[in-house]
Amino acid sequence: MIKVSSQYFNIKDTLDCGQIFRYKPLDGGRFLVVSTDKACICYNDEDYAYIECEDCDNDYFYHFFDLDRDYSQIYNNAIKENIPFLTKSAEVGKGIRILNQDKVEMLFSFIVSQNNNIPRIKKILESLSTALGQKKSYNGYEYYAFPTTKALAKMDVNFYTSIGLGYRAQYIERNAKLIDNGFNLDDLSVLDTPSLKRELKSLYGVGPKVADCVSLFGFHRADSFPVDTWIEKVYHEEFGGNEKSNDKITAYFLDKFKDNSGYVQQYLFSYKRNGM
DNA sequence: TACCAGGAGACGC
DNA sequence: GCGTCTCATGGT
Repeated sequence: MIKVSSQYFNIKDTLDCGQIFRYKPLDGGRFLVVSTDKACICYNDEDYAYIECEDCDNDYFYHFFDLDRDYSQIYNNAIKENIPFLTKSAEVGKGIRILNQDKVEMLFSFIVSQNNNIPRIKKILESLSTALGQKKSYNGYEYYAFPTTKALAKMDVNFYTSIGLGYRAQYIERNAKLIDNGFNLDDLSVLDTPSLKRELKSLYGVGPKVADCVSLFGFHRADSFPVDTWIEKVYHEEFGGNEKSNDKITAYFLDKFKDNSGYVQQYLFSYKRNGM
C-alpha cells in the first residue's frame, strides 16, 4: 500500500487526461489500473491518494505514478507564466501527474489512438489484451496483461483487422515484427528528445503526434508537446495563434514552455476537453 | 506542398 | 436514424 498526499495527486484527473487507456472505475470511487502485466487499485480521499498492489510491485507503481517528482514546482512554473487560461487549467488540474509507462505499450497504444476516439481506443486495447495477453487477477479483479511483442508478432494483419483496428492494422503488424526481430525502444533512451522523436517517426504509422505522445508518456520527455484537436483549439482560441500546421504549433509551445511543456500540455488538454 | 483514402464506433442532433 | 467527428499518417 502506497499512501501519499493528494495535494498534487488526483487519481481520476491523472487517469482521465488521455495518457492511459487501460483502467476502469470500480465501486467507491476506486480504479483498477493496468500496466504491462501488473495491476493496482487506487483512490483518493480528502487528504491522501492510496495505491494498493502486490508487495513486489510497490516500487513499480511508485515510479509509475511519478511519485518521486516534486509537482509543486511544475504547478508553480505554470502559474508563473501569468497566462489566465493556463492558470485556470493548472488550478483545476493541479492533481494531474504524467505517468511513467512502458515504452512498447505506449507505442502500440498511441498507434491505435490515431484519428480515433477514446472509448474506441479503450475497447481495441482491451480486445488486444484479452485475445493475446496473459490472464491475471489482483484482489479478485480479473485483467489481462498487455501482449508481449512475441505474441503480437505472431498475428497477421487479418487478425488485427478483425478486432476493429481498421487501417491501423498494418501499422501494428509491421511494428510488432520489427520489435520482435530485435529493434529495442530502450536503446533510444540515450538520445536527446529531438533525435528520439526523429527515430520514432521512422516507424511505420508513427507521425509527429504519436512520436510526441510516446516520447512524453513512454520516455517521460517533458520537452514534448503532442498536438491533437483539443490542443489545436486551445492554440487558436486561447493563445490567438495563426499557424495551421501541427508541427509549428508544437514548436510554438515548446519554445514557450521549454522543459515544462509536457506538463502544461496535460493541464491545457484536460481543461479544454472537460468543456472549459 | 496540398489533398485524400484509410475503420469503425461514439456522439450530437 | 443520420451526419460528423475522433489525441493522424502514408501515399500521391
